[in-house]
Amino acid sequence: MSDLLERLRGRGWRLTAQRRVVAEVLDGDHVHYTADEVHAKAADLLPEISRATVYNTLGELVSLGEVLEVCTDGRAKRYDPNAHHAHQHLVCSRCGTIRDVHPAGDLVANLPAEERFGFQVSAVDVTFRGICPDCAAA
Amino acid sequence: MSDLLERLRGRGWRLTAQRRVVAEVLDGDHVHYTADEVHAKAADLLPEISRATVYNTLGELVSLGEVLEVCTDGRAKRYDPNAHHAHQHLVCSRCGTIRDVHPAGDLVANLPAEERFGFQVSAVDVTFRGICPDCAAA
DNA sequence: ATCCTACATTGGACTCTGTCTAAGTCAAGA
DNA sequence: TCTTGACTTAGACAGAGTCCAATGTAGGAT
Repeated sequence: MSDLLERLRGRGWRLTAQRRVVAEVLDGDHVHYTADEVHAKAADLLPEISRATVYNTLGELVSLGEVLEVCTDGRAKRYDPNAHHAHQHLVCSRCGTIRDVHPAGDLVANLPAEERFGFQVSAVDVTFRGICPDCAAA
Repeated sequence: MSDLLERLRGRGWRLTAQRRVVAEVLDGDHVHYTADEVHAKAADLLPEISRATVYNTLGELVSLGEVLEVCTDGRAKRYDPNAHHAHQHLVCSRCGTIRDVHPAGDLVANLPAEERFGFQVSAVDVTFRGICPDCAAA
């Protein structure tokens, strides 16, 4: 993630403390924070950061293809920094925990031509749902 | 859909004009209205119906497994009355049109055991994305 | 047929997410 | 170091959804 900032600077991004902090919060695997969670964690590092800036920065990272938006439950969107490795999501129906997963095969190919209604199909989002080990034990 | 009301009455549902109207609005194939769209259409048939009742009724239909909630874009949830026929969704990235589709094969089986993190996986939601014929032509 | 009462409905206030704007601030090139 | 346009800020606003107290009514009991 540290070279993310360099990459973005190469694309004309002005490098501010706020953007640095947001990028830092999003670093890691299986990270899927909501915008407000990102804001809370960013504010631990940079107390004056505003909600608007977090939303702006997340939106820019999404436009630039560095971060994915995921929406697994109809509530707040979550931001997934793992955009450069194609993956899908596995969600616990009870506690909402999200894991990145890698299904086998070509998922788009699962949709037969006669089920495409003339669409040019270019992507597929998959959400596997189940109960995580912690919730199953409880 | 007409026997839906009878089925629900058998489960102790009180049959009110409001619930009848909501069920009527949701009748049909490839129906994926937002709660506010359901409210608008219901209000054409029963002008006094309130938003709260529409939300309550939709929530009950979802709990009873008669209607599915689908969330394809992080905006308003949509309600899909086709809950008794397993299916997935194909969404136009430009105009948002949604079609019900039926992918081939067992989609849950695409997730290898070593990618399940100990979850008991029970369901999978798939959203195919692409450009619909109308948007491609325009 | 009417009465009762628990269940349903209503409108409005409220919460949560997210967007917008006008004014102030600052990164980085000159 | 100066300048300037891009960035940040606080707060107002908007959209989606929930909650609540007051009112209405479906349908079983009489």
